[in-house]
Amino acid sequence: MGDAALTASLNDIALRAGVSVKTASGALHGGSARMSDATRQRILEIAGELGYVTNFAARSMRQGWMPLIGVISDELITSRFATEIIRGLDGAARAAEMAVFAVTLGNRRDVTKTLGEIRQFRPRAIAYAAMYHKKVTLPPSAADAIAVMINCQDDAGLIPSLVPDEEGAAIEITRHLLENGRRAIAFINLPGLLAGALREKGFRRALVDAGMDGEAAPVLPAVRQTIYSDRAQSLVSAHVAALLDSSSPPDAILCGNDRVAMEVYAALRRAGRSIPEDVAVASFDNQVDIATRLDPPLTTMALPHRAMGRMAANILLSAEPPPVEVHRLPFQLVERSSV
Amino acid sequence: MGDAALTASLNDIALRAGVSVKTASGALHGGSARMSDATRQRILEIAGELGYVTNFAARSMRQGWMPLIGVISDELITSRFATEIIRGLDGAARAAEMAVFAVTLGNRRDVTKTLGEIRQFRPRAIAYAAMYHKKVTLPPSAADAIAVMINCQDDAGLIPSLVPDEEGAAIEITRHLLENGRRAIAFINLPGLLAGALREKGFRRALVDAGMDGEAAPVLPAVRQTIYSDRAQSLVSAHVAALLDSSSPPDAILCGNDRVAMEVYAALRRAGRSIPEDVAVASFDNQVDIATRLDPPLTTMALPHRAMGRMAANILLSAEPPPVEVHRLPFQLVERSSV
DNA sequence: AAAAAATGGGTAATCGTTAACCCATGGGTG
DNA sequence: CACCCATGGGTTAACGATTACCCATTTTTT
Repeated sequence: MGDAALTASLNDIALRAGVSVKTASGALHGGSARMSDATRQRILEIAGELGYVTNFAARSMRQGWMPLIGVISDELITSRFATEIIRGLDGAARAAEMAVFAVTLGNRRDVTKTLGEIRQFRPRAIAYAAMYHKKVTLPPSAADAIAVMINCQDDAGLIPSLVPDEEGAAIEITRHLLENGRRAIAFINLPGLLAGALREKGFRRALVDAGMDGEAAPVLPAVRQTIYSDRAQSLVSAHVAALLDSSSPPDAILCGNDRVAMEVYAALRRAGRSIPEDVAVASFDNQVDIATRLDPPLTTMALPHRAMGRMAANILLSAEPPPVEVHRLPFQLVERSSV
Repeated sequence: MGDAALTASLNDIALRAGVSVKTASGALHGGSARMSDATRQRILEIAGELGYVTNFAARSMRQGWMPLIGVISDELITSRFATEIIRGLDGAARAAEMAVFAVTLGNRRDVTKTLGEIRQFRPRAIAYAAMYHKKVTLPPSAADAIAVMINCQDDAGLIPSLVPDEEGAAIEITRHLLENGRRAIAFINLPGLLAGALREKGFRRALVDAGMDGEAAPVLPAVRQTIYSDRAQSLVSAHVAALLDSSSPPDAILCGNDRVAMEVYAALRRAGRSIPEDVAVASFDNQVDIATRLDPPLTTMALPHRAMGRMAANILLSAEPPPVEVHRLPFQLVERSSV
């Protein structure tokens, strides 16, 4: 195994180099120690020979913290979304010589307990990340341990939050469809989610801004019951068929996410409609696996997960506690050929 | 922020409880300390009031290691595959009160450097995980620091490895197609990957075992160039069209992964064939997002990522260094309705 | 009743790193 | 010549948890 017992310490190096521990420390970690270049070189060489690896645990005893950013994730850390957030965090943290340490809330969803677990490692700061954009109610004790919320909003309003600008994204993509000459846009939305509600608002707002009747535009749920449950029954096929049969069939369908779009593609194809000639399709997510492999490739609004991660790291690493506010980060329009 | 400076230490608790540090330690961490129940209760209470959180760094100074399992991932740790591995690791590690600490090989792909970074945290053991099943050549220095390879094989043969049983999976799914009465099976495979080569072997072997001509069965590449490059040009449409036009059109198509299957679905639909009546479709991966949303839902072989993670954790946490061998873990057949 | 053992603690060293101080030497300055 | 200070180090005390060892009381055993 790794055999931690074999790793050399500064003391071993100092002994071998005939200097004090402090001098060895200074040479290797650039402390305030002054020494001749010859001494420094010798120490570096010996450290190399001995395979010296800094012991962060020992360092942290003086520093008070480990060079870690802790992240608590409310669902499995391993979801496609959470991972993009981690990527953003990791990139920014790495620049500050920090590592990201992610733990998932256990089955019991006990934030206080999970917070205790992660604090045993003495991270420099802790973030809370949600899998889907939502409001979160944290126990009171969490408010002063968690420095920033990612992809969710603290219900109590005590913690700075980073969330996607759902409404703005809906406005942008709707406008994009309008600019491409589409006039009858239907929206097959994700029901029961905060994101869905905000996007519907933006969708209608963009229509109104274009001088159209915002209330008349159809907004339909993609599934019965909550989404992301395996048992959720898809309504997409039925909706598409009904829309095409109606008196005013749509010339564009906006989808709640790329998987919904995938089903819309299948339904349109069954009905003999071609994309984008007969009906344009656009959605939210930019799930690359799906969006690029659909035929034609899908135009979609990419979620700012990575940007949220990056920004979170900057907030977490800044010396000053950040002002408590809600940052809404913009989506990015990824144009392919379904519009 | 978290304000590590404010967290109470055992000393604070001992002072408040009027006992020695050792007694406080014994009460909280169940050491060998004997004490009355009253004393223990009092200490626990005070620890609660003070919000005591164990300092793993301090503990690790004596123990020699932190309660961490390090994982080096050769691609982004955040890929769909890697995350399933982490899930498996995490579940098993949690049972042993360990945490999983995952770092991604940086852009420079420098294993030695990344190993140094992770060793600064003094993990109990380190695993190396690959995103796709492959052979990996590690620098010599890595061989005694890395205890197990996940989803890849050490080229030098010095480290125990856990890999998916590609050949066995291909045999199983091919047999499944044969048992369902299919006789003309085409395989649109992933070229240039170890997995692809092994699966082709299994595919042909299953045909031979069934008394058919293994060499005659068509095995075609899904893409030109390497797969998983954005620039890879898909050949799926063309292959399907050619197969259907040939003198002996297939009654089943086996796909290299679920995304290939997605394209096969589209091509079959364009050609007016129905699934599974005219042509059965099966694949490898079980990428749930895709497999369950296709119409009809896709029958596919699920990769044993989580099982590899679980088994890796058990190996990493076992006291004895494991024998150096290659474990081939079985896929799982997920029957849906495309066969 | 004396000896042995269990009970309920305390003391102090240790792990590896850092950092606040201290100490020589030697060259330049008043 | 006395003084100052830059150079190139060394000493030692933390940091928090663990643990080997020690010391009193009780309680049990012989």
